[in-house]
Amino acid sequence: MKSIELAIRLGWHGNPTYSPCLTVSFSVLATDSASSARRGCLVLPHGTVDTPIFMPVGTQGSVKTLHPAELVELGAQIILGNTYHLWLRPGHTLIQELGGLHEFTTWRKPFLTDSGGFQVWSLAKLRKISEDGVRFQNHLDGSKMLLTPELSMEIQASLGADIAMLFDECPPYPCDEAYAAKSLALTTRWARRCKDWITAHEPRSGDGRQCHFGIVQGSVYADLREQSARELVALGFDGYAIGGVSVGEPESEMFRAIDHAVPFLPHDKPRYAMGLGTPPQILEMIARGVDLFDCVMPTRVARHGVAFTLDGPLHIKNLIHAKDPRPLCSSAHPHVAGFSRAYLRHLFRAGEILALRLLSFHNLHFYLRLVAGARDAIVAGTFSEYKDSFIRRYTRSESLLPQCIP
RNA sequence: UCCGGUGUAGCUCAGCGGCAGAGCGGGUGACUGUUAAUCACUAGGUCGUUGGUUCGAUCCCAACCGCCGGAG
Repeated sequence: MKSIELAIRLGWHGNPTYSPCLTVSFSVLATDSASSARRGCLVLPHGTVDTPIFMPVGTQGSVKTLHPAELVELGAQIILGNTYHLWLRPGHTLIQELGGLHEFTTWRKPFLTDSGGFQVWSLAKLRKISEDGVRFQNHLDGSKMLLTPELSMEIQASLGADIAMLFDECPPYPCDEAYAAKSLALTTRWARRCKDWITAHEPRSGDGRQCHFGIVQGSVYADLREQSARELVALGFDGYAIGGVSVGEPESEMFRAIDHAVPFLPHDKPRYAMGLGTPPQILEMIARGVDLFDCVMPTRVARHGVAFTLDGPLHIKNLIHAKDPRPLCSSAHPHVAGFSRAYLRHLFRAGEILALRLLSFHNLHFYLRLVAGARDAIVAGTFSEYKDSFIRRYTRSESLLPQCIP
């Protein structure tokens, strides 16, 4: 128990400055007896991450509307950046010249960079997939560019992210089994090329090195998910992600995709569900043994006027809040708790930037408290109760006063 | 007072002798490895008033009322 406490303390305080002495590692500190949930500790070059954790999305090197110091205050331990977007603008070599992503952005805790694989899906109208890689029409100026597994690895290495994702193809939904199999085969060949690049360009092992996570694909097909997981594990990576989820499939399919991959992933490596999810989904995924999450939902819906509460999402722009003097929630972060719902609604209707900032701050606070609560519950042996009571209240349609996580 | 212009959705304005329109604003919803302070849906009308012409008038005509400009 002492080592758990020590690790938790380490994790909570993180590691504010770069320390190349940290040895990259992942430890499972506690497991839940009633589910596959685990409480872990991921040590990365720029700090320690307590898992399960939610990673705010900062595509362009910025978590939209928020200052890095605010992210620290919220308890964020690791954030995302995106290879495709940073490659196009301002360019990875420029970022490298200016000291890497951490120096460039002043976010000095861990960074995870997505490989650009997701843009193969999300920018489908602007791209063409081949064996070599993906030809994109640059959405900024229309010029044609080729992103390959090797280039993605190279870009992520020069950005200096703590965790680099492998370059994959994220198949669309729906997707027939033949295409899913063909897509998976390509993703696996790309994974081998990424591994070759890593072996050739990263002679260092151990301290301060960049981590690499493979990405399980296979759409909704159980055998393909299993195959994908086994092939990636055979290649050997620092962690494993489950990709190709939340691309339009029903939620039940999404959970099945996770269930069909997790059993084939090593217990002693971190697992990452890419692009997920809603608050209840996060807890369901933790119960299934997932350690890392990222999602644009808290920040995007915040900018669109939705605040997360224990009683479900609250649309702050709605007329019902026009004269409501109450705060968003009884235990919101002090930066937000002082504002009435009426004022927040006013800010949105007036188009004030503060509105977007306050709700982004609040929603990330909600997500980070949600996973912090899960971590504590796993250690305390009360995770199932924590999950069930949260979901019961969150999804109850006739809710009374929205409250934050106590 | 005279002359001219103009009255259409909450606002700014299209329109046309034959089913009343847009943008914004209002209301509601969506958003899941961010091309997204975005997108979708929806509710609002005695077309200033009263007459006339016409099979039919928001539209053409007249008077009146309001507003804007010019002259005096």
